[in-house]
Amino acid sequence: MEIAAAILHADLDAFYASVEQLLDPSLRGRPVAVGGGVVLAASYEAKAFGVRSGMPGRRARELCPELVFVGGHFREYQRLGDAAIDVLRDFTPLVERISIDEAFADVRGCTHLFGPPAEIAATIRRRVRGELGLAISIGVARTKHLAKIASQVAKPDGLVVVAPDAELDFLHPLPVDLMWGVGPATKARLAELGVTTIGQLAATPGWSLAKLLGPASGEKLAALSWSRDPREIETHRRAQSAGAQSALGRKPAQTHVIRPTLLHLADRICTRLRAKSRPGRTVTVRVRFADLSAVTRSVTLDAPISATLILAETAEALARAILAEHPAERTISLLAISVSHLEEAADLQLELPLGLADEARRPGAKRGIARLSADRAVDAIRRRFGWDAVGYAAAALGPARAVPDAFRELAEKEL
DNA sequence: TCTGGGGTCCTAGGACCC
DNA sequence: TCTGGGGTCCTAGGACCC
Repeated sequence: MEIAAAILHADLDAFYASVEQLLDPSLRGRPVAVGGGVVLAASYEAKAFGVRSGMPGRRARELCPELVFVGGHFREYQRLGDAAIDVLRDFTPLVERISIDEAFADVRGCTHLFGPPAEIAATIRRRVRGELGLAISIGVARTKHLAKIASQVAKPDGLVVVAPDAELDFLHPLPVDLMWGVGPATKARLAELGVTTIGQLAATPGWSLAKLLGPASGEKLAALSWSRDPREIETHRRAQSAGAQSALGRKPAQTHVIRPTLLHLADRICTRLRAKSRPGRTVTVRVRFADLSAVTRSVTLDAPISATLILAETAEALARAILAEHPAERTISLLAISVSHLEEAADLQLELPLGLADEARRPGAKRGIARLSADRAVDAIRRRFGWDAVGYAAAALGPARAVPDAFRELAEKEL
């Protein structure tokens, strides 16, 4: 039996910027960037000038003097992104959401209701355009990898269907960096072997790729280049970690900078962990210095934590250890905390009790119950009166946090 | 030009156990 | 005492994705 091309990859075009052009018709056809100090998203008109997300606003204005900066309607992004994904869900429950503006769908089981996959894709595009006013590109193929590449080829505002008997003809002429997992570094290493297309990659011996990229990565890449992709749609993926970071510009590596910053990051992370009852055992801290080089240090605790002050103290100890090992570095440009090894807490108080003599691995754990209770009180007040009603003085961080919290939340994965 | 913030996965070495 | 092998966990770093 023929295996159908029935995996869809749907991707909203230049999503944030397109929403801004939807909300304000005077922006249509003009180069638009969401953000200010840093570009969070750019319209196609802006991308044509070389404007990219993550770019400093000053640089973007140099490249494109006409560029219009808008602050961003983050609630609208969430609403419209959800609405677009819901259109997919009208056809099948087998939807795997990748981010706010992108999802896979498996329509194998619903063609008897809605017609062939290509027709379903066309209907989805028409509905998203008609009901939401947004362009969404879709790739249709037998595998996730191929569907994803097809949607990239389809952009902007297009539909590309890859028939099962035409997969390699479609795939092999394309540049390697269109493949999932091939970024700038891998692209450069492959270029040293003379490999620039997916077809050339497919023709490269497996041992050669394994030597270049490691056994697992080499094997995966080889399989994908021959369109062997075993991945199924996963409708409910849970997060493996939760983190937060803050770029600081250039700040002295001193307690009055480090402590309030780490406390704020810990507050953001632990609020999420407690809300979903997912405490974590491993704490990783990253310190980036003025030259943008970065060092990480982590510790795995005997029991999972979700109390803000315990995370903050653990993180501070790790940050101090990093700085002690790099005494020449007096200036830092970023601090980050990540919590992994997330567990499913039935509910409360896994912060306790402290084992016999392992205080060193459980900094502050003796005060765990009291702290978790205080946190839960703060959580409750915030639920009623808002985030800023109570908590650990974020004002101490100073005025200019580069990225609004509303924007950060859009990127948070469901715990 | 001196680059934001949320994540995932892989690698390699060492510790430790059987 | 010396030797080999497999498995798991931890840590640090890196590449990649949106």
